[in-house]
Amino acid sequence: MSTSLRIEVNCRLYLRDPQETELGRRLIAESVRLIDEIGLEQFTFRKLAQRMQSTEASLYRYFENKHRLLGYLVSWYWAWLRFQIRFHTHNVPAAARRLRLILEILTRAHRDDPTTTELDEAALYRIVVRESSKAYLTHEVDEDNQAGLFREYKYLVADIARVVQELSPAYAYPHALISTVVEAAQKQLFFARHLPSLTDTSPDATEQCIYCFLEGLLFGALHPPEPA
Amino acid sequence: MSTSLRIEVNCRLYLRDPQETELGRRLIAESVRLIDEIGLEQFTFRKLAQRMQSTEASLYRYFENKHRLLGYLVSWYWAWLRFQIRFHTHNVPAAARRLRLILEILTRAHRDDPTTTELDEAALYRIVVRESSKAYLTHEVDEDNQAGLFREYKYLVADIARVVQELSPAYAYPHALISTVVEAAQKQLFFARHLPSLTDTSPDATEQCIYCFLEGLLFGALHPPEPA
DNA sequence: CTTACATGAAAGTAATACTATCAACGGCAA
DNA sequence: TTGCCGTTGATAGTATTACTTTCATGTAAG
Repeated sequence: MSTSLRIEVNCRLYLRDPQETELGRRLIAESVRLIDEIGLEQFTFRKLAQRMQSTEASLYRYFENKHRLLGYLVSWYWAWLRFQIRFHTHNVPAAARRLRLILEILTRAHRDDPTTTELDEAALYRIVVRESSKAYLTHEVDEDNQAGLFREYKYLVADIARVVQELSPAYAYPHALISTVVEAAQKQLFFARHLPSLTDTSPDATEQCIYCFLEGLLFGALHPPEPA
Repeated sequence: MSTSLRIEVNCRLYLRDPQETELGRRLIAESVRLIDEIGLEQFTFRKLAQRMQSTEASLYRYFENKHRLLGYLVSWYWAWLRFQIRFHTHNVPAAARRLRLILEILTRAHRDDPTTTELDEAALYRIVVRESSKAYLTHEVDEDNQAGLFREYKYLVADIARVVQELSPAYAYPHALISTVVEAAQKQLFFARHLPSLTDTSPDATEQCIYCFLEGLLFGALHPPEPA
């Protein structure tokens, strides 16, 4: 039935793999919609259970708490994005061209994609934009990091940073540059929607504006003005 | 007694101005320390009251909830930073030089400063780094924005963007560039401390590395390579 | 057939996020 | 001095959150 590719995330994010059961898959699909609707702070397993016609206890068998569920969702997204990037750039020889393709994917990653179904991609992307940084901006970062909960994000940054290194081997900050660009892609979209004075996008071409802004940022950093 | 400058923030952030009473000032000072220690999620007014030898009810007379308190603290920080920037750049004619000074302030803003006392600046800066984006990454952004709760941040970005515009009037994304740089200054510091594979800083010169990275980013964007 | 296991149902606990009431104190005004 | 106001403290109370526990039931696999 489901021919969609299987995205794997760190198993320490869940107690039981939600991909393996019908209830688990519904949990994921419905939680994406509910978190998108009411926000992470208002989201509870009780509300999710009610909406799914299931029970709190059942859901707690999949995830320790909602924070881990968030970690799962965003990790899943990073892994999916990484797959998208590999897929769309695997036979592009020029690093500069590959980098531009990646930037395009980063800035319009919320469009629905036929390979993965059952999931509201647009809602998931809104969750990534609004909530993903809360996965690591906690007092427990170091333990969570030790447990490998952020590795999908690290892999993504490392993959893209490698393209930067190929293009500009002398550039000293490839990881910082890419983590900045990835975060900015989300933040600028959020600002465009909610705090427009923090950005400079035209309302009817937000994504293109963000793309152009980030392209200038990225390639500007890699080809600096001659030190006079 | 207190000769320190008075930082004003949007009065809708609080129910009663905490600067005006002894209890209010203790509230601020102690909450900075406690949030820094245990993180925003674990922080409650009950714990703060216990630590201050006061009561929950008294503290709720100053702030509606801990989210507003966070908003107050980070707004205070942005206002303070803006003052620092004005103070240190007010008689520097060259926009490029002013921009570099601002970048320096942004990347070492957590050093203690003699003009403001009573407050643990280093702890406040750690709070800004870890928690500030949670002030606006909520489901209620739009209402909070309507109420003007983010105006200090907007003012700061607008101020710096004006310098960018002076330096490069043709550049199309001054606000996006500055909001990106301001956020990156914090994020890269957080990454350096907790998720070092997302950055490229040497452990003994983190701030300098971040400064150099951001300088390249900022001026690279403003002086793009000639379109061949 | 029975066993293992996933789920549902129900209840319970500790903590959180508040709100309400009232008494005590201190300052100031008549 | 008396009387009032406003701030704080003390106590209690409520609804919700974030879980955990126990047990019954249905179902799928051996």
